[in-house]
This record gives sequence, C-alpha cells and structure tokens, in this order.
Amino acid sequence: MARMTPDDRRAAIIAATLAVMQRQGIAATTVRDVAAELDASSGLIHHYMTSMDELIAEAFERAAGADLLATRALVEQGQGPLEQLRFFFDSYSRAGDDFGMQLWLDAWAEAARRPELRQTSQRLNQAWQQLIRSIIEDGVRIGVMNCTDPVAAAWRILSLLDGLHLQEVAHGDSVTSQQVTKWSRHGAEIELGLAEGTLASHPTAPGELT
Amino acid sequence: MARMTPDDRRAAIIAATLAVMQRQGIAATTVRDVAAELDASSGLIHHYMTSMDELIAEAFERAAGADLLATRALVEQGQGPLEQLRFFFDSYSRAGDDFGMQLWLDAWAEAARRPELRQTSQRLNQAWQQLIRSIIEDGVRIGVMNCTDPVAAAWRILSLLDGLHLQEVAHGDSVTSQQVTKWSRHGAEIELGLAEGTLASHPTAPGELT
DNA sequence: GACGCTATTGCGCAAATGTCCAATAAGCCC
DNA sequence: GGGCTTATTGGACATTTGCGCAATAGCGTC
Repeated sequence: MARMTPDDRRAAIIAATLAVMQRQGIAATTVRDVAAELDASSGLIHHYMTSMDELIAEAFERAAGADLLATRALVEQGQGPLEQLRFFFDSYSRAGDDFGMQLWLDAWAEAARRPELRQTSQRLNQAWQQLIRSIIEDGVRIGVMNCTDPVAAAWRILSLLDGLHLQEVAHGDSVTSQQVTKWSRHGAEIELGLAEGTLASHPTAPGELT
Repeated sequence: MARMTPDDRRAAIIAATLAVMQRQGIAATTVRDVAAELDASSGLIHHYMTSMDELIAEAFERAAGADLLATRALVEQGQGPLEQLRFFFDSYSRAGDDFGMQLWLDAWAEAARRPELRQTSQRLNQAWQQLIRSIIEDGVRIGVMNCTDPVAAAWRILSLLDGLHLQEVAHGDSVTSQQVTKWSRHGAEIELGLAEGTLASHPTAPGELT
C-alpha cells in the first residue's frame, strides 16, 4: 500500500469504515472488513485508532454530521420559515434513506454500551432538534406558525420523523416511504397550525434529487 | 440439573434469556450466558431451540407481548375512548421503562440481521398501532375526537411515543421521562383536536404504580 | 547513495461464539 | 429391580473477533 501522510490515511480509514458500516451496519463492522475495504492490512487501522470504539464513533460522526450539514445548508436557502421547513423535510427524507437510518438504529441501540458513540449520537440529535426549533421560532415571530412551546414541538416533529422512519427501515412493509413523507409533514402541519398541504414537497426545491 | 418437562424447561429457558437480554442487550446475549443464568449446560439450550435467532425472537416476544397484553387489559377498563386513550398512555409509560425500551431499540436495530426477530417486532408494532387506531375510531364515531385519517394518526401517535422514548433511553438527559409523558400526550391532543390537559395522567387510574 | 524515521505489513494470540455430539443420568413403565 | 426413553451434560470444533508486535519498506535528509 502506498505510504500516505497521517492525516490523509486517517481520513481514508474513516471513509472506508463508513462504507463498511453502511453496507453491514455498525454492529457487524469489523477491523478486517475495514482493512479489506482499504485494501490494506488490519494492523494499519490500529496504528491510527486506539480502539474499535473510537473508529466507529468517529465514522458515525462523520456520516451523520455530513447529513446534518447538508440539511442545514439546504434549509438556509429557504425563503422564510415555511419554505425552510419544507426544505427540511425534503432533505431529511433523503438523509434518512435506508442506509443512513439503519446507522441511526444501530447507534441508538449501541449508545447504552458505547460511551463515545452515545455522546456523538446525543449531540447530533440535539442539533437536529435545534434546527427545527429555530425555524419554528422564526415562524411564530413573523406570525406564519402557531406554537406555544417550540422546544416541545421541535422534539415532537423530530421524534415523529425518527419514529416513522424507524418503522420503514426496520420492518419494511409496515409503513412505506411515501407514507413517512406524507404523514410526517402532515403531523408538522397539525402541530404548527398550518393548512393541509403547506409542507408538501416543493417541486422545485434546489438540490432536489431524482 | 433437575429434569423438567419440556414445557417447563422451555419456559425456564425463555425466562432466563429474557433476564440476560435485559441485563446485556440483545446483541450481547450469548448461549453461554443464558445457560449460566439457568445454571445449566449450553447444550441444553440447543436441545430446545434450533438456533439463536429463534431463542431471541421468542424471548423478545414474551417480554414485549406481555407489555402489549397489559396495556390492552388496562385500556379495556377505560370508560369511553378518552379515558381509554388516557389509560393507554399511563400503561405505555410503564411498559416503556428503561429495560423494556432498550429491548425495543435492540430489536429494531437487530431486525435487519435476524429475520425471526424482525417478524416478531413488526407484528407487535402493528398490534400497538391497531390498538390506538381502534380507540381513535371509537372516539371519532361518538364525536369526542376529531380525525380524518385514523390509520395515519395512530401511526403518528405511536411513532411519536417511540421517538421520544428513544431519546430518553438512548441519551438520558436530552429528554426526561416527565417530558416524554407530557409532550407525547399533548401531541396526541393536538392530533385529535382535544383540549389541552384532556389526556393528562389520570390520578386514580386502576393499576397505577408509584 | 547511505541513513533514519515511521508508515505499513502480516501473522500470531487469546478470548468468545454458535453449533453439534457422544456420553451420562434421571424418571417412568413393566 | 430392569430396561427404555429422553432430558441433560460437558466438551470439541471451526470460526471470528480485537489487538499487539517484530519485521519490512517507503520517503525525506544529509
């Protein structure tokens, strides 16, 4: 294997770990799999990471953190809180695809037993909630949303999204992807006193995929 | 080890598995741990269970199924849909204590890799949703609840509960137990067009703990 | 071109895991 | 009490895991 600078190698290891994690889930990710993905030796991973925990926590943070940044960036392009919330849902459906969501399921379950992973997962979930909360507070301030407790409402909207996605990813045909999209948006409409359809997917959202 | 009838032994194995699962999580439950809990040999477990998957699925079903039955029983004691829904929340907070909920987190995450567990988990989640749905349909029929899509509303209420509990169990101090109770009930009130406080914990609910 | 630093290798080790199987012994019927 | 059924044992086996270590090789410096 070509010799690399420590920074580059570290980044490459995390990227490879991420690929394996997405393919097999956190629990089934092994040092040897990561090494194979890198086409390198297993010893190399331990030369950079002191433990498997550290490796997993760091890779998860990178994956989930990237989703958060992408959503934040898209939200900031929205004109006003309503469009911002619409973009939020657009982006979240994409970030919460099967791969990403299985990662979150693993992280939540493993959080009880992996302290580093737990911290990362908690911090990112709080960041998601704050993103929603600030949109709601803006919406209330300019009078397009109705909400007496933005903190609670933000946790509810986030939890509803996660709970629905969870059913879709864990059980497949209980709840379909379209239902998650439709039901979660409608839930937010009810929560914030919006007319039905207000949060329906914006057909010309910037950065839209498919 | 004393010789037992197959039925009794099978029940004992499942009970022991459950104890280990609660202590260590589903992913970390091993045949040897279960055998040690039983104070029996590891071979005995495979004499009754064809695979580890079956063992785990069956133990999970027993634990989660009991919670469902308990909640159903309590709900049936409610006079009218409003009290029934109140009892539902009372019972769910109890069923969803840290042990029970961590089990669900493990189950959802492991569902992708354990087909039998996946089936069990999916079936039970659907049963929970149907329980809520039937309460809502009754409530709409007699005019005390307002809901145009009981199926979607039931999934939302269940997912909201799961999503909030998830934060509480996985992250501890992001969301407190009281907030889960308060926020999930208020979410259902908004969803069903009920006055705030309608679903607040009933002080004299039968079978109430603590 | 020689030298030194260190990225990289490749194997070995100990522990853990699911599964299987021949041997043992406990209860039941005659 | 003898014999049959089968619950139960206890360990063997192959595999996988995280981790450590001595050896090797790539790259910069003089």
